Amino acid sequence: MVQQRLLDIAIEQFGQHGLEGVSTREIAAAANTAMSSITYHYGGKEGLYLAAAEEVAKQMGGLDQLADLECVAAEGDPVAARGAIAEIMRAFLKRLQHPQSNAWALFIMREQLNPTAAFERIYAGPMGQTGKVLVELICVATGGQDRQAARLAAISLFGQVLVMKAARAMCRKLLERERLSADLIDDYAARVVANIDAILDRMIAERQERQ
Amino acid sequence: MVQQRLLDIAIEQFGQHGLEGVSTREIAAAANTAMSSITYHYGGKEGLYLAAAEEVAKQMGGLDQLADLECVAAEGDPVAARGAIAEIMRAFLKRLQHPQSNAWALFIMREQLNPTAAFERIYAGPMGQTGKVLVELICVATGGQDRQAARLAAISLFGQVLVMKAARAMCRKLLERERLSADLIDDYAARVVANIDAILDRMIAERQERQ
DNA sequence: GTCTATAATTTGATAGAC
DNA sequence: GTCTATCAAATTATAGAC
Repeated sequence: MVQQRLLDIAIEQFGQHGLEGVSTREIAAAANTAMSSITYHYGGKEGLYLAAAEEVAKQMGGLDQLADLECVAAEGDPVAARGAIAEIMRAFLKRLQHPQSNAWALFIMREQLNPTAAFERIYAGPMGQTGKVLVELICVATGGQDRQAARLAAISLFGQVLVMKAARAMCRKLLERERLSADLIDDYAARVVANIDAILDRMIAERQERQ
Repeated sequence: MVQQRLLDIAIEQFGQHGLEGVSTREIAAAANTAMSSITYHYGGKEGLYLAAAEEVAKQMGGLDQLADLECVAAEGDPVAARGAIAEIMRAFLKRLQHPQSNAWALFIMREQLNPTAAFERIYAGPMGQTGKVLVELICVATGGQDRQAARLAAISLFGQVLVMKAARAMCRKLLERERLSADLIDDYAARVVANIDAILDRMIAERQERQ
């Protein structure tokens, strides 16, 4: 299918070089079709970019277990919620390791730094959903936390995973590794999970102090 | 000075749109000079880009207290080291808030995701230095940690600060704020500092368990 | 050193054959 | 639906006046 080929290449190319960094000719050539196909199927360069954003949101596909995790949050069991949080983070970290993720990670990062209409379409998908579930889970795990405090905590957790992608080049340098091996990522995941445990404990202690 | 004006605008423009997203004409026009000045002073577009990278490294300027913090690491006082870590993180978070930071944050992020020769020049500066000092401080604060473990921890700490810039659009959405006010950032800084405390305590406990 | 003028390419869009 | 041909605009680089 020409349309799908165009989309896949668009995500890769737009992610790597941004909207203005790639020519429609290059994308079309890489997809083995004529440039005018883009005009025909997507109305033009901009249309292809927005379509690529929606495809990214779809490909991210949320953490597959998202539905399950929402159930855990609803149940209100602190221990289960804590496990679910760790699971989300682990899954996210793993997903960021997948080579395919490079394409849309770059795409998303670009939109984060300089949002266009495309960001709305991405956030509307699993990305936004997962964030909200994470906040719920933190509330449950810490026993009825103030909503805004839970959000701030969620961000601090998310950052620990994000950094492996967003500051990848720096991580490689600091760890003195040419490539970030699966073993190394496992070690890091263990660190993050331990951190989460420590942070949640601290939040519970903070809450008890305030009473 | 035409050269300095060109550099400032280059950082801003290249950061926002990437190497291929800006024309030398635009940069020259914004700097109130002719496009050919770029060829004359920097040999071409690429030369200007590399020069901009070096200027970014210079402007980041490291955390001003870097020298002091190295002393703390050398002294080997765990409590002082812990305070120094918190101070670095606070300073970094504050720096990321400064509007001027937008220009080079975008520039760096772009290089992280897709490193070119420019990244080497940036990392060689205060960025790499600060990372190494942070690792040292963690070793001291936790009492002679295994080096690689300290590096992983340093990354997890750094991520908590980075996220406010790298996933800024998402943070705004999740926190339901149009703009991230100074108060909100202060709240977040408090969260991060508390997290650091909890994480370092946990690392010390882990170490004692292993013995 | 800074400018103008111009050359050589490249780009996004469109018209029209099939 | 997919292609070729072509356009008008924009881009980098360079030559040369001052």
